[in-house]
Amino acid sequence: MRVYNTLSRQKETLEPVSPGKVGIYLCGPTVYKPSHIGHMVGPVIFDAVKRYLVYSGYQVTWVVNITDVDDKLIKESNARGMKMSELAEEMTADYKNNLSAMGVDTIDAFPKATENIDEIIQLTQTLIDKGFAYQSGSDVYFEVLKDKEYGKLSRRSVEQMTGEGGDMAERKRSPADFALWKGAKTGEPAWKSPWGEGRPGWHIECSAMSRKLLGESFDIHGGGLDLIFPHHENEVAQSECCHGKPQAKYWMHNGLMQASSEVGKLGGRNTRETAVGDQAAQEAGKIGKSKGASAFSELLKQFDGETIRFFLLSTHYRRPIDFSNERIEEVRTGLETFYRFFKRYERTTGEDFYRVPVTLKRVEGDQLQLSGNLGEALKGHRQRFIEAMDDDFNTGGAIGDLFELLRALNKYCDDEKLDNVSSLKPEAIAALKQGARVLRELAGTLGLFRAAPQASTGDDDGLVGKLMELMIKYRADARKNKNFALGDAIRKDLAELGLILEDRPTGTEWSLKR
RNA sequence: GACGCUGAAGCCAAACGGUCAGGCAACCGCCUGCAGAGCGGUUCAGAUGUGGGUUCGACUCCCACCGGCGUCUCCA
Repeated sequence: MRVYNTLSRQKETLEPVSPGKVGIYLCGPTVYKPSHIGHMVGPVIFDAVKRYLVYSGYQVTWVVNITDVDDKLIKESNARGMKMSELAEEMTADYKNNLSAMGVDTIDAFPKATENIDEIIQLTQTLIDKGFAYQSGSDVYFEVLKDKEYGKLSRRSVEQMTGEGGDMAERKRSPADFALWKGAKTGEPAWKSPWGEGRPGWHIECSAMSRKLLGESFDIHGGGLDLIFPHHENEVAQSECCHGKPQAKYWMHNGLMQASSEVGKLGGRNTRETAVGDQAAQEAGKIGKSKGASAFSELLKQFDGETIRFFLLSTHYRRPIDFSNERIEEVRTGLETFYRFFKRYERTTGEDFYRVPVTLKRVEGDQLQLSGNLGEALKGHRQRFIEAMDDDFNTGGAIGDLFELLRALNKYCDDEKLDNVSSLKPEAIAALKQGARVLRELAGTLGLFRAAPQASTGDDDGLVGKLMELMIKYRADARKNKNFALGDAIRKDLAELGLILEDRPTGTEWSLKR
């Protein structure tokens, strides 16, 4: 299995610090505003990473921190006239709700900065004792020049960092130094420390909490590309100066979500046309920079979590993703082909696709007996899927393979005419079931197709369903009498209400247009 | 300026130096009373911005140039 390591800028073979176990630390949100789609990218990717590693036989511990003390939290909670802790609580709940809507439920711990102040103080003190940090007034700064390796992650030299040092420049020995501990001004949330009342700096909590939960050296550290500098650079400096050993073996950074200039993407307009006076193009850029990032909970009203997950995983994690509703809708169209197959599967086998047993371990899947034409095809698809995932978690390539697998299964149903005479073909049904099993095994590693998406039929208590049964019955009578005009009219009128009828050999099915 | 990313069909997009996955869209065919779905095919590649180089062989590696973009102490 190979992983791209930001540290070496290369793919490397995954060799955990302790064999068979993988510790993952992903930088989570600063909880001062509702999360936007950008906050979901990392969790979704690492959810798939964890599932795949577990599938591959590793014992995985995945930690996502919650930064609940910070200048932005202080500012926002003041603006809203509430306590910082209340704001943090509200936004943490929002974040976790969004995660669960996305099916991200493999995170083992959500440590909070404010619950680890002792560890933070201890780590800061050690850095002072070792001469890497100094007190200045009631602040403590990390002295960048003392760390020979500083800049190794972002590949910058200290000399290049010609910043002015921010508001606190005059208290620092060098403008590049950064705060480990900030003395409190009156009215700010504060904790007691050897340097007076204050609060942690931005980066120190990750050093403290990753050590506490995963150890001084762990395997994978993740986050958005935008965190490489300064956050991760500073974090790795603190941790490694403190412990004298590597903090994380592999640094994985995901590409950022970008707001797409939608007009420019539609209808093949030429670039000149879109460049002139196109506001959408002007606003294109990273989501969440400041404006334009609408709350993720709003997006969830338009698309269900699995659709967004599928969208996020359908491209490689290191590549930036253009976000637009059109793009998600396009992806959803493809996703629905899977859902249609699941219904077809139920019609032909009489079994719920979502109850097909999931093969949880790769080694078990390897032992599945697959024979016959379909079996051979399944083997091939399974192998290509695994190859893609083994190569730096290439979920985009893996999903491509899932589509091919899907087509093979549909074709098998067609060729064997399973829609009509499935009961007469037990061997073919058995083969199809194996196919479903492989599909579930593979998709499961991406966290896909674990449960049927919530049908948003509204609050009609099943009344629509009963009505539709009546409509279908009357329409069937009309068609039986060759009154196709009436039959077609019913179908057409229902379609205008967003109700789709599909005639099949086994009868007519209805569904809501999405 | 520094550190990076990127340029492939109408659009999105995967790819250890050797056969350019896959999806969306459109059209055609099979199937169907018709439609939808599914399947097959086409649009769909003078090989991937331009020009060089390395190589038996380059989307892939190197150089230059032309576009697009990100980060540089608020960021996932």
